[in-house]
Amino acid sequence: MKRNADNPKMKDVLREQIFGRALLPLQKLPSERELSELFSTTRISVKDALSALETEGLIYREDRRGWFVSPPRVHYNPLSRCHFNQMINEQNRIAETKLINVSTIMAPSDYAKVLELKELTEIHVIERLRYIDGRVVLFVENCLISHFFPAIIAENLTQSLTQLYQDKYQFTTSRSRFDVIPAAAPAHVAKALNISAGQQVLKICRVNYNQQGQIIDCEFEYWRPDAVMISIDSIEHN
Amino acid sequence: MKRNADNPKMKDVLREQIFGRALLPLQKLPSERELSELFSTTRISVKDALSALETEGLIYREDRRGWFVSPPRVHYNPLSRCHFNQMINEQNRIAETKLINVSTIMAPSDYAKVLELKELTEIHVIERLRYIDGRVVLFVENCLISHFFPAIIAENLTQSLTQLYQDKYQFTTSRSRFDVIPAAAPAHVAKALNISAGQQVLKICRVNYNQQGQIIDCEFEYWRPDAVMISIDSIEHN
DNA sequence: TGAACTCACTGAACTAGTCCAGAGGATGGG
DNA sequence: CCCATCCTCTGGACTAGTTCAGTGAGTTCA
Repeated sequence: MKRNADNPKMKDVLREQIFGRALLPLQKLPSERELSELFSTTRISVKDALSALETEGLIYREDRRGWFVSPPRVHYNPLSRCHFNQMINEQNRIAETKLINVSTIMAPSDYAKVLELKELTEIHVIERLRYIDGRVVLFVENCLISHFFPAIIAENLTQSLTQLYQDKYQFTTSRSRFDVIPAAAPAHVAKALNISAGQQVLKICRVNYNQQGQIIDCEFEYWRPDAVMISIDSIEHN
Repeated sequence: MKRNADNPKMKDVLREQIFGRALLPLQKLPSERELSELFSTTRISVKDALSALETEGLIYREDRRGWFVSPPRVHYNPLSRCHFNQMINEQNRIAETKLINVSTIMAPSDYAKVLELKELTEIHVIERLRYIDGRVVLFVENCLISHFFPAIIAENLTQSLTQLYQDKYQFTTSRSRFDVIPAAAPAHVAKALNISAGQQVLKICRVNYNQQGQIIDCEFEYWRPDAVMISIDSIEHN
């Protein structure tokens, strides 16, 4: 590895600066062009090095804005139907939620399949964006089977849905099922998360059951892959 | 997106061929050079397109051998301390395990921390490779606290360790704790998995407890990200 | 027969540029 | 004071090549 001599150095230097906190979370790195001059190499090599650090979860990019240092990952347990904001607060981080879109539609076949519905059943689709410490990290799509949730549209959908399920409909989740899949961001998700289409995300598909064992809703989560760590302890589910 | 006109086409064509089963799992794609001629573009663009499909989990690369179509993902539940081979067989796939290395060392500080040990405690480190349908998909490193497992080194370590724990030491796992982290492959893992260093993998760190609630071992798994899907159902843990 | 060697082919890593499109700050007119 | 417009900076996407190093099949030779 002779010709490599420069570039690993660049990766190593940046890595060191990040671990040594010379570069702080959320801080912007110099532009690709500047880096290529600093390390006297081409932009393509710089890009490769930055992508590698991105894969390690040390830095992230925002489309046409630049590269930034990733804050530490949050721990997330998809089994505990917990309140997002509370969970994040417990980790001494600041959470926000923005409602993007709410629509009521006939379940398309892929959703119908997940929810085990006959087609032509009405569902509410709620799209929300979640922020941690001011950074977009999560795009969530909730699909609620309409007849379980009359008049939910009128509610404040920025709060915890779990809370709403309990307070307004007396639903407690008796069972959750979920899949975690390393995937590529679909276009609309990429746009919302401020990443480029096709970039890697961690996709979580969850199906929730009420106390009668009926499926009441499902959820598709798309996480920035450097922002999260799935963390599960079997002792909690007894 | 004018100039993009060719390349998405290339991605789309390949995607279509894969979904349409014109290209079958494990089948080799044409070389990057051939593809760049076929689609009259440069190798860098071809590489970008292939990387994008790789992120989607549709294809994978083997270092200096070529690009191949990914077989379907297997479902994996890290909570059920199940036998790897059995789990894979239940999904109508063929599993193999190869022992790479066994060593007995003083726990280095990072391992000691995970295992909640004082330093200078002896551990066995067992490194194994797992194959599905003949393809390497998983690198596993098991760290056993030595004094719990006298003479385990002499056993056949290609079989299920869970089984061995039960049969030889009467350990049943009372509790498991694990983290799932999208990460970059460390060099030795990359080499074993036949991927290039720094490529993306799904890392799973698990800690196991015996029926007395003592930590007996931990495990570091590195999965090829296109090969697996974490799949958990809360109803199974009651 | 089998081990060592050769060599074409593969992706990996690189150089040196161009052009495009979105983000966002500065500017200036109403 | 507000809003539109411009202009600069960013990463994204590309062209057109070169060199390097591991893979693996085929060949040679003891």
